[in-house]
Amino acid sequence: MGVTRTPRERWIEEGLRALADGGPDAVRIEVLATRLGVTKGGFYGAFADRGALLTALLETWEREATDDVLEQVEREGGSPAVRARRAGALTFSDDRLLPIDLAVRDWARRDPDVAERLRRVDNRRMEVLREMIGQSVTDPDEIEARSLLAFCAAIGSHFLAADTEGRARGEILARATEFLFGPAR
Amino acid sequence: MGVTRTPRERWIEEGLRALADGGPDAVRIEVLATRLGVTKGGFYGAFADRGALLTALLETWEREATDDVLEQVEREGGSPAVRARRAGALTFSDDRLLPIDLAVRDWARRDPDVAERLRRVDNRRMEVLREMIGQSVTDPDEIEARSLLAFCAAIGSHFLAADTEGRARGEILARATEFLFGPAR
DNA sequence: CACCCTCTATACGGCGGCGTATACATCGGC
DNA sequence: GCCGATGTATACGCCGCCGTATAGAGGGTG
Repeated sequence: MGVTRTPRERWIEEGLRALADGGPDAVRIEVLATRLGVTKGGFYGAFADRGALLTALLETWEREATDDVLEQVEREGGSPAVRARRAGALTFSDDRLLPIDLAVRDWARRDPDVAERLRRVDNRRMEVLREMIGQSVTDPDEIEARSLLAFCAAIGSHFLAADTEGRARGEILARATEFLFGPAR
Repeated sequence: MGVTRTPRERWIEEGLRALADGGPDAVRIEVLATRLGVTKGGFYGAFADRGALLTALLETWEREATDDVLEQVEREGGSPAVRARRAGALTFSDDRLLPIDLAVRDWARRDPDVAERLRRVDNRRMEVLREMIGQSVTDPDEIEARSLLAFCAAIGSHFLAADTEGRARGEILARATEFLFGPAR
């Protein structure tokens, strides 16, 4: 049988790139084909239609953002704090996953299916945060509040354009992290 | 001279609606025209092209989100805390402004001009927050950290899909607000 | 080497959107 | 009541994109 010259994975890979820096509307089959150096001829052998690609993109992202990350984190072990920080680093410092994450978040505001998928992903992440903060805080409401704040900061800071007087955004966020993860006041 | 039956403002109004719930890609001249019960015939009398409309949308949003809000807040007066809370309420509880705000944030990730405009808006908002938090906190770094966290929470919570175990998102956020705006520990 | 199976290029019809041209309606001013 | 300006409807050419049809190229397999 012939060789798969442009298999599903390559369409997905290029699709995720397009999604990351243009949103779902930028995932155009003919554009991806051009970038892959092919025509769209073979696309419809690998996917039923554009919608199927979009679904595959979401599935791939969901797996990479949860299973893959958490598996790696568990493998390396450590205290809840270490694990949470590592999970955060893998998810939000990766310039592959982060832009996709942000694009999906905006997408989710308009598409219930995407929202549902994001909900699953976010719930798993919140669980990691709760576990970490639960180490130094006992009041469940307080755990919940700090976890939510931490998560909002991780996401929100990428949607903010404000300058931080003089200092770098990172420094301020580090200070904020201390504030959130420190012992209960 | 004839009457302006569909003046600039009506295109902008409908455009903002489209922007709010579909992003900039959803701002289609012919779609707006249909919603306004007209054809696109007259559009090009009010705007040079689609780009001009998008710019006008941003200008309108910027004004409403800053000047209009801050003016109203100043007029009603009160302590920095009261003013900040009112500004927040006007901006983020308004189901007209909020969705536009979120759409602009995603847009800004891809368009430098939009990013620059958002930066102006966010800086003005951060200033209000700093002023408020500066009432109970003196360390400038601490002020900055709490302000940034508060802003991230205001924005980020709308991009999060996580459930909050049992309790409502609002309760947790209220608790978080207390945590952020309370006296220095 | 011939066969076949898979992926690919090319061409096509259809749709929706942009921007322009042109003719028509409608209202204010005279 | 006529005139002219302004907004409108309609029609057009163009482009980008989707999804399909069809023929061909190119490696495995016998």
